[in-house]
Order: sequence, then structure tokens, then C-alpha cells
Amino acid sequence: MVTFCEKVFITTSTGNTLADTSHSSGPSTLMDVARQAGVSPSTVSRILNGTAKVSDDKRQAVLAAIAQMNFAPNQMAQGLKKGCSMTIGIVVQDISSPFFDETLRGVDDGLKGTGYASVIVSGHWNAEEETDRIRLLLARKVDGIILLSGRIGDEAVLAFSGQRPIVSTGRALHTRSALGFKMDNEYGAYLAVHHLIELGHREIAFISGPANNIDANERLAGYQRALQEAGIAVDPNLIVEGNYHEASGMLAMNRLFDTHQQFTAVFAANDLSAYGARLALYRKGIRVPDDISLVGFDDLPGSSYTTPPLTTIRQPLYDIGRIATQALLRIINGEEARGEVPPLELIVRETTRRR
Amino acid sequence: MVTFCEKVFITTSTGNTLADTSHSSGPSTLMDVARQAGVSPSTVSRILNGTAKVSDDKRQAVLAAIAQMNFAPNQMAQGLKKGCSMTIGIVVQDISSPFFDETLRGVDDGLKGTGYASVIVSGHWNAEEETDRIRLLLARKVDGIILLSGRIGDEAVLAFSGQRPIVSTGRALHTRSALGFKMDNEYGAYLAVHHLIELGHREIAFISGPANNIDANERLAGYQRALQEAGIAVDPNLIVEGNYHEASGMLAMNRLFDTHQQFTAVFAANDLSAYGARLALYRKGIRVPDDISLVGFDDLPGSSYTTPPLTTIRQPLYDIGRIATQALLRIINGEEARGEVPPLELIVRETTRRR
DNA sequence: CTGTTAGCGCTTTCAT
DNA sequence: ATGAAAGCGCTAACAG
Repeated sequence: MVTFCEKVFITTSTGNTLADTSHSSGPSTLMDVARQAGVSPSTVSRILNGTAKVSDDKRQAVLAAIAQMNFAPNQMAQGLKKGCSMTIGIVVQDISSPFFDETLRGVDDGLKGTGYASVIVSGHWNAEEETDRIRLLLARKVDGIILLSGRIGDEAVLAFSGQRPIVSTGRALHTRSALGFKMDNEYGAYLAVHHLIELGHREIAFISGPANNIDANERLAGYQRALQEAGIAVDPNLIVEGNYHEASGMLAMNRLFDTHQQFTAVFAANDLSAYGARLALYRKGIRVPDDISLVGFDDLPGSSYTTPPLTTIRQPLYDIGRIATQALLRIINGEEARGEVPPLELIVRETTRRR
Repeated sequence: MVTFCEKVFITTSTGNTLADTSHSSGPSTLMDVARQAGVSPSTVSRILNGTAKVSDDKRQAVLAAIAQMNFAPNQMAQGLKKGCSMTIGIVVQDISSPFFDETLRGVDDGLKGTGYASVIVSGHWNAEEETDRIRLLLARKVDGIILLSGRIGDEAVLAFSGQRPIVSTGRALHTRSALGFKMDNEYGAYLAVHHLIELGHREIAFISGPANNIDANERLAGYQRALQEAGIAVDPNLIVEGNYHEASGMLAMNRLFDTHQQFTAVFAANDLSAYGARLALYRKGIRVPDDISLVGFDDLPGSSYTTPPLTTIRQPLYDIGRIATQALLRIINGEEARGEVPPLELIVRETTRRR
């Protein structure tokens, strides 16, 4: 982990590269600009930050110098001075999952035009790594943190929020420097299963999420409630555990067949496992929705282009990202922590049909 | 765009939050540690960086103080001093596209254990915005930049590489501080179409990428070459322009039907548009691959779970990310710029069959 | 309105 | 082996 970060490269007009010999075009500093414009550094700073009135002639001179020298203030220096970095940290669990990416898009849009940039790190679904990453972000003096599907406890979040404001998904929290958004997973799952029941299905299998996952358990609860409410007994043989990934959905489906269960519909705890289940069905020559109905959970961007398009419970992933970001920015600016995201909703597409 | 970034929050044991009154636990500094351990700041720094020998007793004292005060060096200060930030900048074009995400996963893995973090920005397929973003990264003193599918010209890349090393995909470049990786799109497309021809197809439609896109044009060229090589005339009516998105694939497919073209196979310039085409086919009740064969390009993670799984040209997206990162790190460390990525390859799955 | 001065927190000669 | 002091590039009092 040795690193040499003192080298700066400068390319000559001939395309060769050589080590900067400090005489020439190292990134110009505010001091350089001041000299070139014949004013004091403070004046340049004032113009840059609009901190005070500056006479027009000096302003012109400075602006000219800035343009000519292609000057941009060194953010590390600014940050050191002001104690902030104009950066927010985002903690995801999997950097290449459509689930997080859609939220990241919301974050990106929420940051647009604010001057803030984001550094994204992944906790890889692991509390320790997550803690580690958050510490890293804090050492980098991020001005706030957005924690997506964090594995750490509420106390940990609260503790970190003593250093920088945090907004987190998947938990209910509301202090001056910590805010949480929680989706009603139980209700979402209820909606999904209720939809199936209304369509006349009675034997409904469930491909769950990982057993140690809160959201997953809430979805299981919703599945059970919908069944009970309709007077249908919950059959443990119809519930098989998955891990939210495609492969597990496929495996789960196959396990259901192997044990010769009877069912006319399947509710998968998330879209990804629904994709896997769909493939297992295809392989067996079972038609969807003609022979079996299928419902997912999340409404990933790809779910409107599966074959056939997937009926699912829509999570406002993009909105969550955008709203969380706006809330965080608000806290950073000393305003009250608040924000609300739209509720889950059933999106009926083409994988479910009347029994 | 007003921002107040000087506030620091501290949470009391009762869970309330109040503004830091500067007396208490603001993040501790190296100076604090030095005082607490009864040594000079330089000694602490030396221990932190392994920069020089330090007596064992002092070392113990310092380590204890660090642990007790939960100290972590302020990266902005370190950065200002050393002129680097232990951060690399990644420029993507779309933060929530499976294409980039898979590459980002490679980057993430490539950075693992190096102490570097990454800030990811999006150029949104727009040269101006991209230039803007790169400037931003440079102002943040990132130690290097990875440019994915950049829209800016090679000269611009070379110019920027004068400030910080850059590795870029989609272009052939090789100077001391700039490295490019270029995939052979023409060859990939050739592979795809050749596969179809070998299967006995003669009327092969092509859903292209955006006309102004280099990669897209190369893929078109490969399509044409395969046809010509087999003595099949290129029929302009069988080529319809898309924009790499699902919706455009669907539209393109429908346009092909509307104009009553005859064809038995379709080659889509990327997987996303193949998904769209697939849906259009499904809607028309046309079976894949029984009635029509379909080939994509990219091999996105989702493509092994489409119904049926998609035959496609595999781009080593993950490897590109990992290898680009390693190459960049090598350049940053003053080593020679090098690295090579695996070639494109045909992945035969279940959307193609003998005519 | 504008320049001078003193740091932000850390690293790094330079002495000792 | 260790401390004192200077300074990275910028901003924010404080004088004028």
C-alpha cells in the first residue's frame, strides 16, 4: 500500500511527458492570480466567493487573470480552511445492483447544481466493512452521509451523526442530525399477495429474502397477513428461502417443483429473484401467466422489459435517492431535517392473471 | 447555491443534538494526540506514516492516545500538504446503467485495499458536461482519472493528462500519463452476425446504436463485413437506427414490422435494445428463437436471466474496470502505463437457433 | 473598498 | 530519536 502521490505530470506540446520541474504550469494558485492581476489574495478570494464588494476594474483584472491562467481554487485548501469538503458520502451495499443504481441516480439528480460531489463506497452487506467505510468518509470530511440499506444498528448511526449529519433508508429516525426513511415492506407484500388472491389464487408460493434481513421478514409477514385475512392457511411448504439474487430465485423455484407442491402463483420477495424464478419456469415449459402467475417486489428499471413484463410492487427508488439527498442538504444547511417518500404501490403488468 | 459548511453536530448521550460549542469533542487533531501523549506533533506524524524511527515508549503512548481519542488524520490537511487526495475520479455517462455499473464493480475491486476512494461523476453522454466534470475532479485534486466511454476528443484527454494521469476506455492511447483501452467493436459485431449466418440465416436485421456514436458505427461495419463475406447483399431496409435503450429497441423492431421486411434474425447493437426488441416480438406473438433469432452485444449481468437467456457478444466489463484501475494506480506510482483487457467473445445462449 | 495577518491540520526540513 | 518552525492554498478577521 505504498503510494507516491507527490508527482505531477505535465505534457509538452510534442506529446511527451515529463516530471514537473516546478518552473512552469503547475496548477496555478489564487496567489498567482492575485499577482498577475496586481491585487491582494483576499481580493481574489472575495471575488470568488462574493464575500464583499470589489471595485469593477479590479474585478475585471482578476476575472481576466483567472480565465487566462485557467485557475480553479484548490478544494483541499478550501476544505481545510472551511472545515468542509463540498462532498457527501454515499454508502451502498452493492455498487452494481440495479436496486442501488436507481437510487444513486436520484442522488445524482438531487446533487445537481449544488456544487456537491459524492463519493460512493460499498459496505458489501457487511456491518464491519460498513463501519469502516463510514469512518473513511468521516476522515475525508464529507459534509454528510447517505446510508442505503445499512447493516449497522440505529445506535451506530446516531453516534456517527454526532460528527456529520446522516440520512438513512430502511429505518425510522428523526433527530436534528439524523433522518431515516422507512418503506412499509409488510404492506407492500400484503398488496402483492392480496392482488393474487383477488385474481382467484389460493395456493401461493413465496420465495423469501435472506432470513436475517429485516425487510425480508417484513415482506414475509405481509404475505402471511394477506393469506390469513382471506382465510387461507399459511403452508410452510410453500415458503422457500432465497437471498434476493437471480440464481436463488431459480433454485427456489426448482425446489418447489422437486417437492411436488401445488400452487398457481408465486410471490418473489424481490424482482431479481422473480427473474430467476421466471427462468426456472421457462425451462420447465410452464407458461407465465397462463399456467402460473408471478409477482415481484422493487420494480427495477428492467422489470418493464422482461418477457412478459413483470407485475410487481414499486419502490420509489429514484425518489428515495433524490429526497434523501435534499433532506441531507437541508440538514447540512442548518435547516430542519425532513422529507417524505411516496408509498409502495402495486404495478400490474403481465405476469399475473385470473385463475 | 449558498451553503453553510462550517457547522458540526455533536450528539449528547441523551440523544439530543446541539451545535458544537468548541469546548468538547470536535474531531480530535494530531495536535491533540501529541499533547495527550506528551510528544511533539512531528513524532505523531512519524508514527502515522512510518516516516522515521520512534522510541518504543513514545510509540506506545501515541498509539494509546490515538485509540482513546479515536483519532483519524484529516485528509484535507494531508492532501493539502502532500498535494494529493488518495482519491481517483471516475467519469461515467449514466450512473444507473448496468453497463457502467458492472465496470464500476471492477473499479471498486481494483481499489480494494489500496486506501484510495473514488468519486464518481456522470458526463451524461455530453462532451461539455464531461469537460466540466473533469475540471471539477481536477480541482478536487484527484490523483488520477478513469474515463469511461468519454465523448471528448483524444486531444482533450491528452491535455488533461498533463495535470493528472488518465486512463480511458474506447480509445487507443499510450503516453506516460494517459492510457486507453479500445475494444474491437467491428470484430464483435462480425462475430455476432457470422454466428447467425452459420446458423443458416440470410435475412438479418440490424438495430443500430446512435448514428453519431463511434462504437455504434464500428458495430455496423462488422455487421456489413460479415454479410458481404458471406456473399449476402446489405439491405438498407433491414437496418434501423436505435439509441441503445430498451424503448428504442422495441420501436425499431416495430418499425421493421410496419415496413413489412422479411427477416429471420435480428442483431441488436447492444443488450438493452435487444431486450426491447424481445418485448416487441413477444407482443406480436413471435417466438424466440423458434421464429426469429436474436443476438445482443455487451452481455450485461441480466442477460443470462432473460427469457430465454440472450445470445450475445461478451464485453469484459468487470475486467475493464479492474484493469483500468490497476493501470491507473501503476501510473500514479510512477510505473509504466500498461494493461490489457480480454477480447470480445461470442456467448451462445438460447435466443439463436438453426434456420 | 482593499491589503495585511493569522491560521485550518498536517508533513517535513533542519537542528539538536 | 525528537522538537521547532515553516508552509501547502485558501479564507476571514482586522485594520485602514
